[in-house]
Amino acid sequence: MSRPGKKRSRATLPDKEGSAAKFTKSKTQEEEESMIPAAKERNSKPVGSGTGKTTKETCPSAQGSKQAYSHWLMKSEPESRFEKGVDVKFGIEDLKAQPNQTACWDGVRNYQARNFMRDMKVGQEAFFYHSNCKEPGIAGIIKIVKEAYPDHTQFDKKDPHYDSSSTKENPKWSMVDVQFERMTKRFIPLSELKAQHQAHRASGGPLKDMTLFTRQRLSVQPLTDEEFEFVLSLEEKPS
DNA sequence: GCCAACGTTGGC
DNA sequence: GCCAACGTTGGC
Repeated sequence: MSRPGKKRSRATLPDKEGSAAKFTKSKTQEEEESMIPAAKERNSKPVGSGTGKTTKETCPSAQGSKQAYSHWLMKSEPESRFEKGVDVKFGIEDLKAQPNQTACWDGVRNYQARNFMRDMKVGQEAFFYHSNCKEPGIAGIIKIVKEAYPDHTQFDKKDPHYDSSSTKENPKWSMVDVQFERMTKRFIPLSELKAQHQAHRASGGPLKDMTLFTRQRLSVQPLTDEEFEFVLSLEEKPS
């Protein structure tokens, strides 16, 4: 999925136009596209710690303010893989090597994942998850340093994620900028998260509804505060 | 490399 | 609007 940007010649540095977070949205189309009916089954505990909040859930269709999440998990591939001739490898070490240890998270081409990126706020933290590799799992923590703005790779014909259906006037895809914060104290493998998830399904523990398992293919996903804290607590355990 | 899960597309 | 075919994700 995403190929967080490496190459940006200019986009790299945090931008220039302030927070361009939302381009004009013409109401009619735009966020909508979540087309995934189930978007809300995780009813239980959201909470946003941060701010906002409000709105309880369920607003029928239109937009609805959903619950505010404040923690995320973002997947990226740490091993080389070529897509249309371009290596999409981008592990946490690649992020650390960027100027200012910051990169734009480009290449996301799934509406639900995109919409979650549009909900991200500066300062929020996310787990950097290594996918499609020898040892999948959580490698570190990153933070959002720039809110959603148009993903330039959608307009680049040579980019593996070029989208001929998108226009500059009404860009379809967004990205955020993220900065390396730290490695987790130890690598937290998927196998361990899965074992916890399974145990919690039986016991009602904090990972019982973790999106990593309930929507396995989603590359950008929210975590409740409780999920985030629990995963962090695993750092302290001897593996 | 296999293949299950699941999102997207397009015919009707 | 339904749904089968198809394509992609990503663990194993």
